[in-house]
Amino acid sequence: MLDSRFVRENVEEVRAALKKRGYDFPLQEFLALDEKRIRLLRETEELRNRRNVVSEEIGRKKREKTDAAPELEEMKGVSEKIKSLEEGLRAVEDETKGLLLTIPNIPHESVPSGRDETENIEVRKWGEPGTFGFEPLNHWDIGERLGIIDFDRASKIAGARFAVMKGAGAKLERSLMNFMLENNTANGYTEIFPPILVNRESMTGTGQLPKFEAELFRITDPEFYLIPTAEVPVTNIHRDEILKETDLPVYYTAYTPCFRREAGSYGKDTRGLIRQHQFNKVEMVKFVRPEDSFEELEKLTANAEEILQKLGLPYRVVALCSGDLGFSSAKTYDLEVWLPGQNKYREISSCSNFMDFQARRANIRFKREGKKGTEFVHTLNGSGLAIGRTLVAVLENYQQQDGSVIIPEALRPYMGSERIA
RNA sequence: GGAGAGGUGGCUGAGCGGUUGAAAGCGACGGUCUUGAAAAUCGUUGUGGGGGCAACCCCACCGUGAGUUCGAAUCUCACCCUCUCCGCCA
Repeated sequence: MLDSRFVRENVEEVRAALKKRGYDFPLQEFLALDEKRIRLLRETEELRNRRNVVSEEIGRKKREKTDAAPELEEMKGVSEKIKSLEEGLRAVEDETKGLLLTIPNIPHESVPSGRDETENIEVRKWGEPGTFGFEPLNHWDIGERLGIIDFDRASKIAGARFAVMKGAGAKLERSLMNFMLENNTANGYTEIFPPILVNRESMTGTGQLPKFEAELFRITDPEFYLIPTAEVPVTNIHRDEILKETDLPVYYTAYTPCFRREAGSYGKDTRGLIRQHQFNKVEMVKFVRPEDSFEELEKLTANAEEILQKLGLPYRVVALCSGDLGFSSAKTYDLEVWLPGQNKYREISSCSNFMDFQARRANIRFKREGKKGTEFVHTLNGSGLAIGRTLVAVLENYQQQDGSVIIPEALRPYMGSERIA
């Protein structure tokens, strides 16, 4: 959420910045609401002040046994008047907040301008796509051939966009999860295992709601949302809290299943593990001081890259352009891993700095040593990494001509074997 | 699911419907004392919003929302959450 005062005082800059995203800021609507809000607020406060003053006067007269009839007469109906003013005020405030909640974050100045993903900028590349003496297979062919991924049974059990992992496939999934968590905790992240059903407030705090309801699984009675990423519960750990400056930075890492409707992606990645309704992911989340957040984004991205490097998977880092930026993000790097089966780089991690956008929504603040008042923290998060897609990358990059798959060095202690055959 | 208890400031914990934004204690910060520290002692110590060049003034907030009242932390109702016991259960 943007700061309404900041928006009010910098309308043109805000509009220009959001235009870079292709977002048309409803300037007139906002300013009209804001003006109305201030007017109602002053009127309400004035009347409340009158009520307080006179009520106190009545109290004193009653104690002194003097006649308070004139004051009581004056106060007749004042409460009603205040009530209706308050109602109007709240309606305007709700409307303003509702509007602000649907406005995306302002892209950071370092974000390249662009319309869509075709205008993202490659920042760096690591590793060389391997050469095969044969036509490399898709991971679903590898997986089915090895009997470690079963899509047919999954569709019987649940439906499309689900998978059953079996034997070495299931173990590989678990090995990746453990490997990633241990790598992240070694980098100073505290391990978290959060709820994966959350309430509306949490979804609003990180920005999924109110705008992206259609992308979420929801259960009713009682109402809960299934998390689309661990970012949601983990960031909301500190919702409505004031942290001490000395607590910062806070680093968390969490493994969770993630659930996404994938509405509107019919026909995209229909085969294989790339796009599932349920997938596993290890996430990293940071709470930092505002002046540190961009340096922290670089470190966060490096932490995610480290995992790919240790697995020996070729990848590239892409800076998302303004038009491709997620709703809540001020700046995002995507990590794209090389997939020989598809002969292209595919997203495997997304590392973002949200600055104070989520912190304002979720009311996560901190207090500086010896300074009055509070400030919003900056929040960041990044996948470290999407486990299913990493498994895909391992299968495709380490496949052998004989159909077997070599286990990367770093995973062998977890797998207890060198090869899936 | 059944029965009961409770939700007040960073924490503990008071609070006859009328200077209670809220006693007291702890903690924290500052001063005095001390070679230094401790102890002692004095003082300060919530958040958000509106106004003012400023000193400062005003409004709101005692789980949430309604209600009663000139006036609610205090009374009424609903809801939420936490805890205890019973039942059920991975």
